[in-house]
Amino acid sequence: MGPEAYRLQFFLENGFQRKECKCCRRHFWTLDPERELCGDSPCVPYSFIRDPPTKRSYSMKEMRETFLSFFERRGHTRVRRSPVVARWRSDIFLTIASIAVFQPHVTSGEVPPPYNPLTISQPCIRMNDLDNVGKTGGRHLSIFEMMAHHAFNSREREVYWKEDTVRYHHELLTKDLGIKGEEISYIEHWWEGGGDAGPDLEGIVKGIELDTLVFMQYRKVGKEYRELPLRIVDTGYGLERYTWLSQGTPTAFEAVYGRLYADFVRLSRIDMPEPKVLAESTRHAGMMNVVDEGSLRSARRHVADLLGMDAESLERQMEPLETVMAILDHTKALTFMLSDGVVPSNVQGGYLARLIIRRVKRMMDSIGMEAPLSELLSMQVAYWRDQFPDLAERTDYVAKVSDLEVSRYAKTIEQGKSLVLRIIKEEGISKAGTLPLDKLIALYDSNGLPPEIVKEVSEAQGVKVEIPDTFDTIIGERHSASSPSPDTKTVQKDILEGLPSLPATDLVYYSDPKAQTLKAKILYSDERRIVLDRTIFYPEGGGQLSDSGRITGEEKEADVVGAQKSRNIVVHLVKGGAKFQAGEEVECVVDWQRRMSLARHHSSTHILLGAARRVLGEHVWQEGAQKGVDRSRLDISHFEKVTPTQLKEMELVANRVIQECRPIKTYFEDRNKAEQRFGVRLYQGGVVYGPTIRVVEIDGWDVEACGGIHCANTGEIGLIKVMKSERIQDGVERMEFASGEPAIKFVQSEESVLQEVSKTINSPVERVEKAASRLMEDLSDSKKDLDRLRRSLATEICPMIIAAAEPVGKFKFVSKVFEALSSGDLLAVGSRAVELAPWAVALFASRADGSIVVMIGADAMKAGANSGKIAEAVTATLRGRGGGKPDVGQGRVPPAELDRLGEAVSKVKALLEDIYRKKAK
RNA sequence: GGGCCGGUAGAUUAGCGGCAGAUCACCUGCCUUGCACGCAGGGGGUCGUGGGUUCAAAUCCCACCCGGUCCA
Repeated sequence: MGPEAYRLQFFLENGFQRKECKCCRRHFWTLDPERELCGDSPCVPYSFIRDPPTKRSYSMKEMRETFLSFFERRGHTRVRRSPVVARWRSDIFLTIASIAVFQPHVTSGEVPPPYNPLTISQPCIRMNDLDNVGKTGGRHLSIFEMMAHHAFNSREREVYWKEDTVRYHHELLTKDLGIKGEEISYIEHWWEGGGDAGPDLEGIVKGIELDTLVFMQYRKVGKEYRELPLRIVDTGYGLERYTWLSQGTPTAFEAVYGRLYADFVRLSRIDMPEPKVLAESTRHAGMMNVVDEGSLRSARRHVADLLGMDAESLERQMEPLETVMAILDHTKALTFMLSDGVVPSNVQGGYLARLIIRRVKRMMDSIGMEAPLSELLSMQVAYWRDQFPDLAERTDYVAKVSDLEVSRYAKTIEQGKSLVLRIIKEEGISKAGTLPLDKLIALYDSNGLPPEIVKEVSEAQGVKVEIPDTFDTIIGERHSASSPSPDTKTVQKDILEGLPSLPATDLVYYSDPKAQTLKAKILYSDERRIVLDRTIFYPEGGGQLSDSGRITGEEKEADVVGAQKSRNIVVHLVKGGAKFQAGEEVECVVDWQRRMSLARHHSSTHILLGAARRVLGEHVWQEGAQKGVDRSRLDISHFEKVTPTQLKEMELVANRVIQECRPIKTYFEDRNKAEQRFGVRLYQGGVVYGPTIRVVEIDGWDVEACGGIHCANTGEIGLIKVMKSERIQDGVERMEFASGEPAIKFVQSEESVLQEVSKTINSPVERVEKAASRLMEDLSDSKKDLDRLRRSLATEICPMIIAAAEPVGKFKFVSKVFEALSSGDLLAVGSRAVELAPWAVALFASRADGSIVVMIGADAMKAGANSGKIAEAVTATLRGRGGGKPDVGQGRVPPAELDRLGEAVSKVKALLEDIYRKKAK
């Protein structure tokens, strides 16, 4: 893209000049004719420390309010923040930017934005720079607030674009914040992210990049840029950086965390670095652009030189404080994540929470910070609660879950440590030996044991461990190499493709939910799709399957197998139907039994979710749901395995709600009003767009924003039966249930299973449980009896058998065919026999099943006899198969062949004699 | 979503085609007036579940269930 993309009237009219930075060669716009450098670090150092350019100092709260009200005064509607956990996205787990709140549905144009233009201050979490947090004085944070104003421009409506965006920005900084225009640089930049792209300007003041003004305009397809249907003003103003700038504190942490910073330092009991050391270090920390081992080391060396000290003692002074800052940051991120209802888990978003918890715990250990993690989190809540009141609502949950996670981590580490000891013993690694790298990797990858801990444990045993610098890379490669991650994301074709422009469908299933038939007019029809002017067919959505039924015209008719909605138009998918004429009057009939069953299941889902919240706690969120005709499932978040007792309780409570016949109200409501009354709890099924939302309210029990079809009264459901529950992930429980008739059918089938069992074990249903456990006990007793009998049998008959032994060289050869023993019996007899006679070579067979067992005594084995070989020979002779080890051989032959055992016996004797002959040589 | 590891006595686990073992805990007895004491004996196992391969499966293969863990 050429420079014209950035040549704004605003710049030209206000005396800005376009320059090229002498240091980084980037182009930028400035009011200062003398300026030669872009003004960003590292081209220039931070110059706002102790010298803030704003007219006064702002707290986080004041800065946020200044920003939001500035844009409100300019026609933007203030939108409340979304959770930091992006439940509505399938491609990311965390809200990484303000625009993420509106992706993908709004940005793709599929759904209109709630307000246009709008302004928001959105807490965001990014995990990609975790290692840098604390080391760059606050430029890197895992959690930060992105203040933004967004405008969505379409062909139909132009809101505003580059000119107004930059003008607003400049006005905010100069008029409201009092920054001199000459201090502000606008660097030209090209932005690309998530497949979208466009030009952007970076706002820079006194060495720090404060914000990015992106003009999202293209979609990158291969190497080509295509125009997006919407041109989006996507701005991002860093609240923490603005606040820091206005306070001019040494690091952002003082500005952002205020007294909490001091509290954390006190709790950690670390020694603060000398003031001079601290000042120099933070000044240079800001200059570091990318932090890796090398640049950190060289920055440290540089500062150490300036102070006339060595790098190591500088490191010793600075590192504890940097760790405290990282802990401050990470615990804030955790507080937000957990309050938003994340359940720490081994997959997906929950894993990120677990990752941070373990990281924080390790950092706390490294500086000897002994306070429980949950205490740090409640300090964070106390500090932020006046700005984020919802944080305070979940304090119990946050404390409980973080304690639980910490103890889980401790357990993992404990188990890992003993595993290390076992490996050292097993591998026979002697003192001064080295633990192999593959073991180190396996311990981390499979057992979650950090290499530092392996090292600690091993070296206590005198075994060396070398941790390669590239350890993380090795782990990364192991994972990327093993799976090229097949892109299973099926690009769903738009159901409207190839259709002419049509008016929005009148949704009669909402206005008259009891309508089973409807007269409507055909607007469009082809072999598989029909669009009507109005419809009673509910389209698939919100986890509810679509209706089916039939559309009948004067002469033709078509089976409706499904319906889908896109951009306010319902498309009916039909089968076996001819094309209708546009304008033709048709009659619609909905399969009412199916519809009612779907409605029952959908309402049941809401009831069950309400029950889960009451039984398990307020942290329970819907993680997913699928409503079917015969059965449905509901996934809920919970930090422990749901017990059968809890499940029964939920079922009971849910059915009580049914018996109470509570009314289920559905209505459209202004989004803000609804949120005020019911809170974000509304969005269990994901984010719903638009200024008006449809509310489904089960009187006094559950309220959700939901587009589905529901019963009018809980009594219509009849019965909810939970059929099964499983933990589909750590932290997510899936409940499968049925409502109405399918529920009865399920109970009936369970009942008949029970009846069958009762018949089989010959015990009345009431006593089946006792009878079954009695049966198991009897079985166990019988086994013991059998074993005793075997041993006694063996003891009784063995002396006789031995007595009948036939000497072959030094060996005492015995063979015997039993009538009705099992191979297990033969083994018992055999083992007793060889105990008695160390020179015995015993060959036993059973006529019952043709089992052959060969066993030999200890001396016989020393002499070179081999049971396995003998068993092979015997079974081969008798047309069976077998083999074994030197001490025991087994096999099986057709029982009739045992009549020829004599042949086998002579072969065995020959074998034994052979051994002697060889030995003699 | 993908990868890896594991499931054997109450606990920790060995065995990895051929008689299911060890340690701790438990019970009984002896020794010893009790602070991980010693000795002798004993009880305790659907080897996660279900299929398959095999003369033979705790062991190999497949599916499922349960737990742990890493990556996105």
